[in-house]
Amino acid sequence: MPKPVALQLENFLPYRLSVLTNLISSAIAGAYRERFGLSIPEWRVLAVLASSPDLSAAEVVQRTAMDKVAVSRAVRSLLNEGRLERRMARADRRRSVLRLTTAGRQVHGGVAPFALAYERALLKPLSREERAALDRVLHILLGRATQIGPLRKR
Amino acid sequence: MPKPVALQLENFLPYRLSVLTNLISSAIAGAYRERFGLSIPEWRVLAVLASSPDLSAAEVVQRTAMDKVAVSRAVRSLLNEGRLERRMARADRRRSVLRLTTAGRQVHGGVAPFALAYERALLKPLSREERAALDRVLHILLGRATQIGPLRKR
DNA sequence: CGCGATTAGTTACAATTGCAACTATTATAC
DNA sequence: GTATAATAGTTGCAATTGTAACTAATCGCG
Repeated sequence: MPKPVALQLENFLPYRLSVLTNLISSAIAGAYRERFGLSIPEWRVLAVLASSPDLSAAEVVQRTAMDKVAVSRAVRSLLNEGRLERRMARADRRRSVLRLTTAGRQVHGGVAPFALAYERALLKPLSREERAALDRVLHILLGRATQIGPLRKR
Repeated sequence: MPKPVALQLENFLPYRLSVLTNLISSAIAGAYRERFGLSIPEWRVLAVLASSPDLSAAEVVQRTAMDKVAVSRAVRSLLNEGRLERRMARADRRRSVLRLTTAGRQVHGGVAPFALAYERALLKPLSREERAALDRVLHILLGRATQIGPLRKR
């Protein structure tokens, strides 16, 4: 007897992940925007550059898994707002060298505690073991999803 | 000595979830669109109505956590494509009663195996225990994120 | 060298989305 | 019973986003 294809949306992992992520992202995005006028892409660029200064836009793309257009736009507005400065690499004049300004570091310093507080609040009901499991599983799934890639034909 | 606010994007849960979800969603969305011309909202509406016929659009919204505009648009295109039929409730003529057509059930029957296969492929490297942990943790986080809601002021 | 291929980054445009305002209908309060 | 509020669903418009094409610079191999 062939197993009926029981697809229950509520149990379907991609769906559950999507709902959860949307909830979290919009909660956080609201806070960033309201308090600092930051979009999520801007916040991400700010965050990588805070811990790794002097990256090029392409390196930011690598580290954040963002689209390069998204990075380009985020960089432009951060520049406009004086939160970022850009120089061009001497050796390769295509390559930019991005660095937070003092204002940029201040914004990062202001946002980071909120980000971490949100994360802490989220993780609060989880035991130490559950957190470890989550960490491990996310790591595996990320690798796996990258590997599988766009669902192959047939 | 005050702990420095170490915010590493790579370890930040909301960020990791977002990257993972985007990877998964675009892989799946590509397959749905390519094979059946379905967008993700359309697929979701199809999926709930497959297991729970005769819902109103508002009930679909509740069950899927989708935006009501998204549902409205998905319903419209599914109607246009003849995959869905809509009647109005006798008692309350605002309320629609949605049901898959035969064509709709066929599409669902065609997509579901792919969806489940993707999920299986994704979960493959996880042990039974890890899957159980993931399930439990997602459930907790979902409740928690709902509860926390939009990051409250101050 | 020199010319095609690559890489960095931007721009233009189309598709998606999200919010707010709107219509239609039903429920509630007086 | 009428007016006010609430609910279902749609539509219009503006903002976001994604794709592809483009410019500029460097690389690589003859």
